Amino acid sequence: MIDKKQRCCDKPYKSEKFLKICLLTLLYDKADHGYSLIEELEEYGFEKEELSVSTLYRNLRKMEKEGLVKSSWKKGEGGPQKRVYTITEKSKNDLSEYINFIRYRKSVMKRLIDTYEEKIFKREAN
Amino acid sequence: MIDKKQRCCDKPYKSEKFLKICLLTLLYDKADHGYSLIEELEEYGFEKEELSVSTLYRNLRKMEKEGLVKSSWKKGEGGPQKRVYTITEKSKNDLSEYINFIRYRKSVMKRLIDTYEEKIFKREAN
DNA sequence: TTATACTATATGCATCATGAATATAGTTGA
DNA sequence: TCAACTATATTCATGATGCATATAGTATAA
Repeated sequence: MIDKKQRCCDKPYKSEKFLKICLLTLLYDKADHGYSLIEELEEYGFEKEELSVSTLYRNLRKMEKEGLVKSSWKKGEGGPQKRVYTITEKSKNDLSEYINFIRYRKSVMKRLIDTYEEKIFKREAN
Repeated sequence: MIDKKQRCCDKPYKSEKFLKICLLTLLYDKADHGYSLIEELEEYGFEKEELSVSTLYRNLRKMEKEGLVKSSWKKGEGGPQKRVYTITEKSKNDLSEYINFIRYRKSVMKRLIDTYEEKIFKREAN
């Protein structure tokens, strides 16, 4: 049984939690900065309309406060400075549990889809 | 391509949207009242710690305002009155699109899990 | 009969997260 | 010099949440 109270964000249904796990996965094998992460997040459904830049930057700062990531400034190559984030050893170890939580959430979605399809099937049988 | 701006709740990442789709699916083939829905929601990960009663009741009232469901009072059988909710024809028709949205969200979660597993594999290969 | 527990719904309040807008600032090209 | 792009952060209003509380009917045990 998966412990749904696993840390990262207390409330598993908050969009915030999914965003954090996406960010930790992206940062798992490389350091990166906010503006670049915005583009990479699109692959996980965070298009411009779904995620505002302010929310992303705020969540990154919060994740650092919580000890999930660390940051340092990097001189801009033809542009302003970048705050580059690195995953901490702790999150790197905890990430497998966070991913288990995503597996659980995915299975719940499957259950909902299956229930819907059964109901449609029964309706059409009449 | 699935229209992610499909109605029910504007912000697809809000937990609220998933709750609403669960409720519409539960109400698809039967009328039901709030207190009973609380138990049925547990199957979709909404345990007591994940969903407060106030949030559920408030969301149901809001869904009625939005025309997703209708309600009527039913005399209590050994207890107080129950507000019984019924799905509207409109939501019944729209539900297949809402479920498509859940399919999309599920596929995004699969993508995240796959990415994580690839990264773990590469790490272990070194 | 009084108190407690359970069912059932609703609301006030403080808190928290969000988006939009704005501020700041460095660089590049017209 | 002005606009456009990169990059981060903050203010402000709004909106959703949980907790606590209110209300109310029924059942049951002390």
